[in-house]
Amino acid sequence: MQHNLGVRIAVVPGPGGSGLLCRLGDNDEPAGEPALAADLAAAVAEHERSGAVRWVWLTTQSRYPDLLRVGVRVQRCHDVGLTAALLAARDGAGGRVAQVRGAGQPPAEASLDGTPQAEMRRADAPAPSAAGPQALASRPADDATVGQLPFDSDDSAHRDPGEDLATLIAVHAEQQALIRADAEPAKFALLAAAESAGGLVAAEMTAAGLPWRADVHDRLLTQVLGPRPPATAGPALRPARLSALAVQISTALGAVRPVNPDSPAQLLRALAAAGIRVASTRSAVLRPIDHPVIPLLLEYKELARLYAANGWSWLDTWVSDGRFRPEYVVGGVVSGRWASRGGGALQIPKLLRQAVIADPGWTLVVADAAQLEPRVLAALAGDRAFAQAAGAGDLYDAVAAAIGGDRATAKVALLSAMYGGTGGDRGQSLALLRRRFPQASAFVENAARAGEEGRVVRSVLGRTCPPPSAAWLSVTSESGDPDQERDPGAGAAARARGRFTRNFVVQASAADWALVLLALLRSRLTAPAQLVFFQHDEVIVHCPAGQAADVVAAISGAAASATRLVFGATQVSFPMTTAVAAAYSDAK
DNA sequence: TCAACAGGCGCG
DNA sequence: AAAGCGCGCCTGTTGA
Repeated sequence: MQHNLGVRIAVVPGPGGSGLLCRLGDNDEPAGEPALAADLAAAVAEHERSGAVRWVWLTTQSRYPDLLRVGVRVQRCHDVGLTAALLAARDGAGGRVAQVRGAGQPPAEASLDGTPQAEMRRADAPAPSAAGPQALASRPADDATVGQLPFDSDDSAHRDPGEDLATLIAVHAEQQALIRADAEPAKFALLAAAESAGGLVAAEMTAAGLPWRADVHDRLLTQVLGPRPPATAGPALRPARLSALAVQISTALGAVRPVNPDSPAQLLRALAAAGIRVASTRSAVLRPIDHPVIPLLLEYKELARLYAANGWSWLDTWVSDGRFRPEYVVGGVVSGRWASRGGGALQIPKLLRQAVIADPGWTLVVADAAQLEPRVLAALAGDRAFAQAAGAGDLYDAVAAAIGGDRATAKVALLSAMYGGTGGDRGQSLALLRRRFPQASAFVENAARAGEEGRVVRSVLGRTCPPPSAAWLSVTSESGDPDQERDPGAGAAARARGRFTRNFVVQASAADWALVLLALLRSRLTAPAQLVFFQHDEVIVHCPAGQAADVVAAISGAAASATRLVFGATQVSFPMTTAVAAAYSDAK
């Protein structure tokens, strides 16, 4: 995280595993001639051994996996692609970043793919609808484009590493200038450094994989679904428990023909025929209904979901050699949260956490930030009373005491304030919250108003939310013609964007904090301890059992440092709930 | 036959 | 648990 520590070296791949390296000076210009390395991975490893280096490269996603494959890890990097996405979100599609790099393409990729002129022209062409700042931010590293810059491909013969390097260095220098031009340059620089470190963590976690016991998973599936159905040529057979439930459901509904519970339309008709009139077949809608078919349906839905989303075919596809290896998409969510590709890595059902088991002699250290989002709001808003409530112990208890209600009421009121809840009977507790915590309330209300008015908002470290879409502007705009009625959807659209920006300032700032924590933790872990999972506000480290105490200390230390780096001096505490256990499911 | 969409539900 | 924000990805349906 010390982004001003050590030397910076720009690096591009050349043919046959070679590479071109060039040290950068304090002015971001080349400090000397580029050096050709016949074995790039070996050169990188050598530099890592001899001191602190920050690698400046196109994207970690395209450069790092090859290094990891040959056992080379790096400490620090500046990821030009991820940084470009941060800048593009800040400056908009028409900003300088997009002009330099071409709208609709991951900027850095576009300018380094050998046709900078063409890409600059493309910036002037109308951007496709999916190519706005949101698309840039959510797709920081496009596969198709990254694919044009492999370490060693047929195409590499036609590339000119010297040109690539010059372009990389120029783009990096411009990024540094744009970071310095931010209203809060130190914070934005921290964000870029943390995002880049996140890229390293993501690649390392994919390489390491999450320990996953296929035998335990299979046993769980068999217990609740029955044995795995045999593969057939035709449509897949349902497992025994599911087909039994399907028959019982049809019977309980008095249907003459079998009802397929997987078809909401069919099910809706069959329910209506049995006298159950519902707006949808969602579990939450069905649950309160008193009818013999309802428990059957609820069980079917739960098991069918398990079978479809994380059944045996998931196991076949995503787990090998005792590891689940999803691909993480750093910055994949506009708020800065990660997304994932393949296997639904961030939606692992709680039931299956029993299959996440440390290797023999090893253990898992599972840590999550307790009540992260309200604590983030407390730190953001600078609200003394709220910060005091978030200073120690259970935040919801403290808020309940302050507004004179019970914990559950306090929790709902607080979540409503942060997320813009509309329904229900919460007016009174919300009013109390406003009275007791005026600055915290004003903070989220201001964010909501900004959104309703079509403005953008930023996280604590400066991640910027997407601007309103053309459709939103069209719906909410005043026509100018007094006879013309305002679009009836205008109010709803404005309020929806208000809820989005209200949530964004909190969720994105929480993501900032978590990302900094992750980066700090990574640098504090000593081999062979390895981060193997990160899910918004939760981390898992896989380490030898004897190392667990050190890892626990590293986590709490990283959390304290992250708080200081992101929020400065604050009364708000960010406690981690940490557990050491063989199985993920045993960490509570 | 395939892509896009809708409904639904898992996670934080 | 409630509520609302953010995602990925399954099956069924529809329409080209």
